[in-house]
Amino acid sequence: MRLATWNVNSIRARKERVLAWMAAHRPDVLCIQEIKVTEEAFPSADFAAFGYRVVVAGQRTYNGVAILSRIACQDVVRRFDDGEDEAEARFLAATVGQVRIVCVYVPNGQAIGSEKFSYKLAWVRRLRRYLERHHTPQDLLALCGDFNVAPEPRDVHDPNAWADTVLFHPEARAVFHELCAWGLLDTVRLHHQESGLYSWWDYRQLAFPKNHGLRIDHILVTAPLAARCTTAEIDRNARKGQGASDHAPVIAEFAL
DNA sequence: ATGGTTGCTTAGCAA
Repeated sequence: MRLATWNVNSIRARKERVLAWMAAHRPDVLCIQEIKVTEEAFPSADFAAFGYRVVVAGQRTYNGVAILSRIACQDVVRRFDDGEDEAEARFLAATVGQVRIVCVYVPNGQAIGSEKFSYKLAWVRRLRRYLERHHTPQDLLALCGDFNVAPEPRDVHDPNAWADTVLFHPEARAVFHELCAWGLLDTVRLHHQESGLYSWWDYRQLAFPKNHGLRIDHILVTAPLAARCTTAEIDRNARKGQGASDHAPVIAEFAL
């Protein structure tokens, strides 16, 4: 099984690029984030014509996530159902074959000390509690998406400069590591140990050509799935050229 | 210290 995740930064702006990328890489499952459309406005027919089913947790203007899969998804869930606010479409879970796929767009947090940063930290804690309620670390489960957190210094081009920002603040890293401590492994780090592997580069200041990036998009898997993970890569080629998303896709393969 | 870019929506917000 080939599984990918990609923050596409608007599916309407990126549709042709996403379709071309899928044609080249043929993922069995592609989780996408920041689709910025409602379910009704998602261009599902274009992906159906391409051989993919689409399930959407949509929202107008902001946020929104979807799972595209070659075989039909089952048991689709769009909410934490934990009694807290669910106004923002950031969570989608579905079963594809033997694997439970969870697609997330973690809040960015905007600025340290802001309400949005508190919301981000709380949201990641809610995600961990969702996993605790519905799954065990023995499940075949993949948690994919834009986590808006670079886990370690080697995941940031200039860790000192980014330490006071929402993407690499100690508190953001701490909730991310608490999430992983439930029983998740970082697929890219199963296969690659070097620094300089990034999945996001700011549109500004020539960040991409200078490789001033951060690794904030992840495919996290439970131990039984990690044992079957044969490769995991970031496709930085997808970030190149005019009309690219500011994120690159992450792709992992599993012997399933 | 500020601004730099992109997308959505239509001047300003979010990232």
